Amino acid sequence: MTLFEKKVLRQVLKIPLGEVRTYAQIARAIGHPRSYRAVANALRKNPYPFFVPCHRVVGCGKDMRGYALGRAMKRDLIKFEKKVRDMLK
DNA sequence: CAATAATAGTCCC
DNA sequence: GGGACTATTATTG
Repeated sequence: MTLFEKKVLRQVLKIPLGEVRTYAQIARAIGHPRSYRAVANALRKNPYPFFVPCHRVVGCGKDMRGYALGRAMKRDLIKFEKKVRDMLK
């Protein structure tokens, strides 16, 4: 677990419920504007996919590129969180 | 729209 | 250390 990965995980944890962020945004937020690939690499080897909500991280244009537990699962999770957010609104 | 180059970090040898 | 890998992105035809 490198410092870079830690920064990525922390940043991902700060994403509000139902919100999504792009890999580029994450990379920029941790001070590595051109490391979106490394971000993806870190999330890929994510030890705890449910506690570090990598399903809130999407590609550009809010497209889902990949997910350790399957894109279908990711899509459902995002949908679910959006629903929860609307419910709490 | 499809193919490709660029780029930054980590992993495996 | 060098080369390959990646859940990307931007560019070119």
